[in-house]
Amino acid sequence: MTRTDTSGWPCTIARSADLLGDGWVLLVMRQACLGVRRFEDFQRSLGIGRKILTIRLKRLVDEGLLGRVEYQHNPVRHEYRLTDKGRDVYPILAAMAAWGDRWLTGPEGTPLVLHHTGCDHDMQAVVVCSNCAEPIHVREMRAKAGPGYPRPDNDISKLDPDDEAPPAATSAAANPEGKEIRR
Amino acid sequence: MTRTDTSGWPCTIARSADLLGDGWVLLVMRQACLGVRRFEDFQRSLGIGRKILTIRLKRLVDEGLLGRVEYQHNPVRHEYRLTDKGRDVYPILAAMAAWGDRWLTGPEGTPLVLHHTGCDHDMQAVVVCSNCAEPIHVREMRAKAGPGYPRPDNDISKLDPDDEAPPAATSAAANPEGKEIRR
DNA sequence: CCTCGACCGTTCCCTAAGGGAACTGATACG
DNA sequence: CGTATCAGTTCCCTTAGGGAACGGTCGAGG
Repeated sequence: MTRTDTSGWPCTIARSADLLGDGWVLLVMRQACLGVRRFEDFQRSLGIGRKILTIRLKRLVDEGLLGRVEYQHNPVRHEYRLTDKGRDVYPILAAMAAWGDRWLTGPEGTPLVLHHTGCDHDMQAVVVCSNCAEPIHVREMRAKAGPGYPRPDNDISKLDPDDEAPPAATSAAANPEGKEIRR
Repeated sequence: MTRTDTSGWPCTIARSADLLGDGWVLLVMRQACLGVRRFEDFQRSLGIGRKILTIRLKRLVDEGLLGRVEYQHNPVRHEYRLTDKGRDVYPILAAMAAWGDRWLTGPEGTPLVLHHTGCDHDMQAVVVCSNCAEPIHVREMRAKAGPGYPRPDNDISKLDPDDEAPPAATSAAANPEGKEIRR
């Protein structure tokens, strides 16, 4: 079946989603961020099937999110350590955790609280604009073709995702020119 | 096979991952954020199988990320609109896009540039601490049990995910007390 | 020497999910 | 009437996921 490969699409989200759009990958990365390194520990702490874990770890190593380093000879054994690339997915996980706290948590409160040792406070992750440092919101964002976009002059700014829009709103949204461009 | 249900684990990331750890869900949400609302448009723009799309949309409606609103009688037709909960996943997508730009992009540059209409600048998403507003980094984060955690006194602060650590480092990491707690 | 346990996978079997494409149904248009 | 639009369904086949058992290498213990 080979789950459709979106990694080649001219969209960074599609490319990231190709790798991070997998529950086990997310969980494995979370464990790695918590300090887990060994096969057995990943397996036990997640309850993931050993076969699946093997495949996921291999993938993550191939993609460069984890490094496979020998920590013992006789017998040779390896452990999986975060690379810079892998460490950098933490903010995504933190953003997901924050979203989960807001929308998936019952009255009992969040099961996990994140603590930032930098400022020594409990915190939530907030996604902000690199320019003005304000939290970002869909309605204030547009996407436009960047330097790496196949057809340079293809503007694909977004439509209004407002749900107050009148019925029978504009359709054909994402693909104005019908050019079969998969984004 | 019913992909292991992680939504009940006492971890917000696991819960979020249960929903967002799916490539198509991510892509569908991205399209929704771009303004796509109709079945046909999701299908064509993503090249997703109609069956899969049906299932994903239903899931997203059930979970409350999308609303299914009638936009026409005769015949009755519905479109899918972002709810507040759904709109709030955009920061996660933006964080993924930023990560992809940093790590998945070749010399040709990013295919898509995000523009923030709030400050009228092209930007990248940055994930910061809600308290000190500094960008967050794995090594400065600890996780501790929150009010919603099953066994209140179970501290699960993380180990050192440093890759410079000595070989034969502490194992058993995530589950210090061997309590079979799946996080 | 033999056994046991730790550790890291691999193999086997079965079911369910994904992909492709055709088909249904209601309506509007010319 | 024939065609087009839109939103799903259904069918068939391949592949990925889950569960559990098996393999291989080594050190420690009796």
